[in-house]
Amino acid sequence: MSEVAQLADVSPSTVSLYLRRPDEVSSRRAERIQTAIDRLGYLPNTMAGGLASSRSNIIGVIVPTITFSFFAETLETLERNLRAAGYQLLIGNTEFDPSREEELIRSILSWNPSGLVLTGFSHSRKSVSLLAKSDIPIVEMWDYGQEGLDMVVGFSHHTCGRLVAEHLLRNGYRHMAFLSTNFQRDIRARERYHGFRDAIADSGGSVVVRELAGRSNTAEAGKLLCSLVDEHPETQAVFCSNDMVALGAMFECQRQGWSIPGRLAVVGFGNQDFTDSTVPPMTTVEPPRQEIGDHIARLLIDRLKGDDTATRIDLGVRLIVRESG
Amino acid sequence: MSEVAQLADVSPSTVSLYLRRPDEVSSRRAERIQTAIDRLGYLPNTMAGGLASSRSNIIGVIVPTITFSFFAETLETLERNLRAAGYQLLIGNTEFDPSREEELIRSILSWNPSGLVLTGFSHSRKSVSLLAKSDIPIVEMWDYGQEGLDMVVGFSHHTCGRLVAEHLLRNGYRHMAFLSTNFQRDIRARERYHGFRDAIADSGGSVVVRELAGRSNTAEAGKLLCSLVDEHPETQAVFCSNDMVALGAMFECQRQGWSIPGRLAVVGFGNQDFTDSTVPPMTTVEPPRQEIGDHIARLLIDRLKGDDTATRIDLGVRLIVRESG
DNA sequence: GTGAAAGCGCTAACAA
DNA sequence: TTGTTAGCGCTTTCAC
Repeated sequence: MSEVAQLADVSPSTVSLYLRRPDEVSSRRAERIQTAIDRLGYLPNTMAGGLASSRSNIIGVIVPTITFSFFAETLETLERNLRAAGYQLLIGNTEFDPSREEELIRSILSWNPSGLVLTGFSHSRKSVSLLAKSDIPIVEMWDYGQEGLDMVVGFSHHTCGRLVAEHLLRNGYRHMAFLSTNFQRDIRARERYHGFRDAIADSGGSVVVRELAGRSNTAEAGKLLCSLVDEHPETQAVFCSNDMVALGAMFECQRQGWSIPGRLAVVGFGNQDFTDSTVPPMTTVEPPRQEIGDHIARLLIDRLKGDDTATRIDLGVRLIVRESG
Repeated sequence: MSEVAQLADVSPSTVSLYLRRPDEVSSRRAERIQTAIDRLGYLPNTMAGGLASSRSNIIGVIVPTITFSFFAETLETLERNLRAAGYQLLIGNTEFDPSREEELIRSILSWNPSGLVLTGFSHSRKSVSLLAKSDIPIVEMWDYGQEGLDMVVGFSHHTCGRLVAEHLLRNGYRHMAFLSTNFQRDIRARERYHGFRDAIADSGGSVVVRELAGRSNTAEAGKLLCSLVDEHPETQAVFCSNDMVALGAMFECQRQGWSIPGRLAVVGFGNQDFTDSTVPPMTTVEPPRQEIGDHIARLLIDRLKGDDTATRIDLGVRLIVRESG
């Protein structure tokens, strides 16, 4: 920067001012400075700036995984909105490991971020105290229904499970199953199951639950479905923890010659792109993937401007009724 | 840090040394320092450290999109490996917009990163000169066959296209189609098409190409396939730019009652999880999604340790022959 | 093995 | 509007 200043024959602080608030510099010098910047190919040093101002344009985001298209879409939307306001995303993924979250929080906090976005409400005690003393805006996303540390943007997975159950019950199904990937570690999949189970219990139906060993492995979903139907031939409908699992279930039905939804109704979660072209089209639940990103960006930007905005937003889900269930 | 020093009754520089090379501090003081750190809940300030040492533990990565599971998997693998070596990923996505890449390079470079990973070989002139003068290790990934700025880890998309064509030709198919999402903007999809087309031309077959308007929209792939077969009823095989498009094509065949591969062979790209359970199982190409991440991490770590390592790695692809083509 | 001192490249008062 | 000055919180010599 001092080189730029020298070449433009102004002081370094004028250059700094020009970079941050160009209209407060006289147009004559502004022009000279810009020329010098171009000539030297000057790139500002963000760390020096951040240190001096003890602020950074970083927003940390912690998600379980970026390979689930849900989260990837939220991240892309969030990034697009936040970038427009001059912020950078620092993304961490826990791979569903709670101890990783603490480590990530620590590492992100050491960057002096302007804000932090977490997935869900479940954090270690240490994480919470770390966050408490940092006093930056925190958003917990992709869930709703608990108190929250600061702001919350998401939806109730319990309600989502109930919604699906009620839909199936209304259509006369009584014996159901929940087919899940990551059931032990994914607290939100478990919540959906709980809502599903509770609604079914209320009306005297039955539910069994099965967990896939790996990630959302479509082939394994098929095998699991087979053994499930073998043990519980009364099963009439399956609610899957995501659309990929549901796709695996549908393919298995096709291979077994089980009609959908005649022999077995299949419901997914995610409303991924492909769900409208399966045969038959898949009934699924649409979570507000992008809306979550949009709302978080808005909340964060407002808060960082000083506004004290609403802190809890329930975006709900939409049940997309097609033909599979 | 000075607070920690005071509480531990040592100098700040000893604390700094302890944090960076703990074994060079006497165990008595080390213990006192650690106690003080815990008591105060001290978190180092990464920006101050980075400024003082004029290094950072950041590795920038620029991908077209993180919502394609290919790239997401490479990112996760890369992150896992690099984290173990003490590096942080700063991820940017261009959304296939070349001008965004330049902007991202600028913004990442201003963080003084230790290295930078780009997708493909196509960069603006400005980007190249920006990178040239930064003298950090650069990796271009997910492609192979051109000179490259520094290191290259990927595979040849042209060869990939040839591979699929040769497989289909060997099985007696003559009239083919290429069904692509993002054909205009995704230079690598286009390269696969070129390889495909060249091999077919060599043996006197025919190819038509069709582009989906949106992202990899499965439903649209179905419609496009229909109009394609309508215009070119001689078409016997379709190579799709990714597995999702291929899935859409397969569903459309099912709806139309076209047998796969009898009436139409379908080949995907990606070997995504679901491809082994489609009906019939999908023939596809497996790109080295995770291997790319592994190799880049190793190259980068070696280079940053001072080793001057091999600079171009062709990981190739595997043709996964199943029943759809 | 430890500490004092200098400075990384900026920003933010403040004075001019 | 512009320049001067004093740090931001660390790391890195270099003496001790």
